[in-house]
Amino acid sequence: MERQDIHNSDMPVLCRNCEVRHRGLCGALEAGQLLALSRHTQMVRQEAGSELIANESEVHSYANVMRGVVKLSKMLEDGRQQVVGLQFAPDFLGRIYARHNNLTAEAASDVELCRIPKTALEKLVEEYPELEHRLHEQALRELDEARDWMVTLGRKTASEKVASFLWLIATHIDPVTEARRQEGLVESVTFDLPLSRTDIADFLGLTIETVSRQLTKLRKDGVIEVVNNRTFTVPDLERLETRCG
Amino acid sequence: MERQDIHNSDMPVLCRNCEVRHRGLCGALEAGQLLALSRHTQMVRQEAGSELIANESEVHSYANVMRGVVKLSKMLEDGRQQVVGLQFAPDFLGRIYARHNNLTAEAASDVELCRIPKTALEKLVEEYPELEHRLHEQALRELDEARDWMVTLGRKTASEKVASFLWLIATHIDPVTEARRQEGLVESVTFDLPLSRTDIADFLGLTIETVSRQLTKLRKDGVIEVVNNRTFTVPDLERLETRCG
DNA sequence: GGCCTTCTTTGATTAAGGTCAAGTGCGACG
DNA sequence: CGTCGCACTTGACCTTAATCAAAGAAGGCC
Repeated sequence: MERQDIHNSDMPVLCRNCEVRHRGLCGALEAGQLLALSRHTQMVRQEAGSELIANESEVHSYANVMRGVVKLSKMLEDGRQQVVGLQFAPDFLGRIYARHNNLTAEAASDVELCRIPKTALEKLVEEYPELEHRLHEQALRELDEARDWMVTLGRKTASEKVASFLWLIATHIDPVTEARRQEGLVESVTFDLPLSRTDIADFLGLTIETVSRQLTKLRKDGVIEVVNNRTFTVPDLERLETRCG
Repeated sequence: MERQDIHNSDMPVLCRNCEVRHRGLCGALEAGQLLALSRHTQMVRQEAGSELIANESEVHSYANVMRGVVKLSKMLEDGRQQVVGLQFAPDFLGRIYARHNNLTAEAASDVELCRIPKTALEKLVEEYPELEHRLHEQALRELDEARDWMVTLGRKTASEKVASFLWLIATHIDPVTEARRQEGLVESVTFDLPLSRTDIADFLGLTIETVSRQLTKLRKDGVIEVVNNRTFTVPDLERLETRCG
C-alpha cells in the first residue's frame, strides 16, 4: 500500500520518518539492510476491535506495532478468557518460526502496523543475525513481563491488581512521558485506557464488577481522578505504585 | 570438576555420554563446536533445596539442566511468593544478556547442571549464530508456557489449578514416558512430585490448605491414587486432563 | 524404638471476590 | 431532541478459597 520504490536514497522513504526505527527491530539495521527489509513491508491501519491474529490460524505474516495497543489473549474451551499480554510500539507482533498461532491478537485501540510476510522476514533473519538477536531480546523481555504478571495474577489482591494495571498503562502508553518520569521529572499523568472494563477484568483475572468497584475505591481514595470512563489522571504516581503491592 | 581434556577424539568425552546433547542447546553444534563449548563447561550436582540463582545477583554463569527439576520464583516485598516456572532437562537456565538476575532459581529436586561462564557462552553465541537460534527458540517456548500458565492463574478454579499442575508434572517429568503417551501408548503414570505443598501452592496462587483439600478431592474421585505424600499414580490421564478446565 | 521437628491433612469460621439484578450515563442514530 | 443500546456502576447476596486452629503422618536423630 504505502510501499515505496527507492532509487537514489540511502534509506527507504518509508523508514526515514518512522518513529520506531531506532527502537524496534529495525534499530538493528544499516541503511542497506533497512532497504532490503522495507522492500517487503507494508504499513496498515486497523481500527480498535479488529482481530489481527486468529488463534490456531496459520502464520502468514509478522508485524511491528507502530502506534496503538495490541491485546494478546487466550481462551479456555468454555469461553473463559485471559489476556496474556499487551503490546505497544515498537513491539514485534507474531510468534516467529511457529506454523500456527497459539493466541489471539486484537487491536485494543486503533493501531498502525508495519507488516512483513513470514518468508520474507525469515529469510532476512537468516541473512542478518542481528535481526534474530533483536527478536530474541524482545522474546526475553516479554518473558520477563509475563512472569511479572504471573505474580500479579497469582498473588495480588483485587485492589492491587487494578492498581498494577493502571501502573502498567501509565508507564507504557507514552514512551516520551515515561522517559521523563524515569528521570524524576513527572509525577502526574493523564492517559486513555486502551481497554474496556471487560478486557481489564480478563487481564487481571477478575470480573468487571470487581474492577469497577476497585476503580471507585481508588477514586474515592484520591489515587486516581476519573476524567471520563476511559481517561484517568494519576496525580501522584508514587502513590499509585504503593498500591501495587 | 569433570572437565575433560580431549586429544584425539572428535567429540568431548563429557558430551559423548550426555543424555541431553541431542535435545538442548548442544543439539545445535557439530563435534568441533561442541569441543569449543565443552572446554568451558563443568558438571555440577546440587541437592534439593539449594539456591541456584539468587534474585538481584549479578549474572556470572549459565547452565543447562541435565537432570532434575528447577523452580523459578519471584517474591513481593511483603514475602508473598509466586513460582513463575519449572525447568526440566534439557532446559537452559539463566537469563542471557542480562546483567542481573530478576528471579530466584532453586533446585526443586536433586539436580545436575552443566555450567558455563557468562563470558564464555556469550562469546560462543557470537561465533555460532545457531546457538542464539536455539536460545531464542527456548525463550519463545518458555514464553508460550508462561502465557498458558497465566490462563491457569487468572481463570481456573482451585480444583482445575491442582489438576493442571499434576498434568504438567505428569507430562514433563519423564521425556520417555511422555513421548510414548503422545503416541497413545500410555494412559497411566506414576511419578514423584518435585515440589512440596508450599511450592505447589505458590505455583498455583493458592494456599497449602486449598491444595491439600483439592488433592483429597481428586483422590476421592479416583482421578489420582496417592502412593505417598510425594508420589502419585494417575490411572487415566485423559480423566485428569478433563479436570484441567 | 521413641522423640522431636516439619510437613500435611482436616475442620470451623471468615472474608474476598463472584453472581445476580437494577440502575445510571453516554454516544449513536433516527 | 428523544430513545435505543451498550458500557459501566452500584447494591444485595452467595460461593469459593483464605484464615485460624488443631490433629495426624512422615522423616531425622539420638
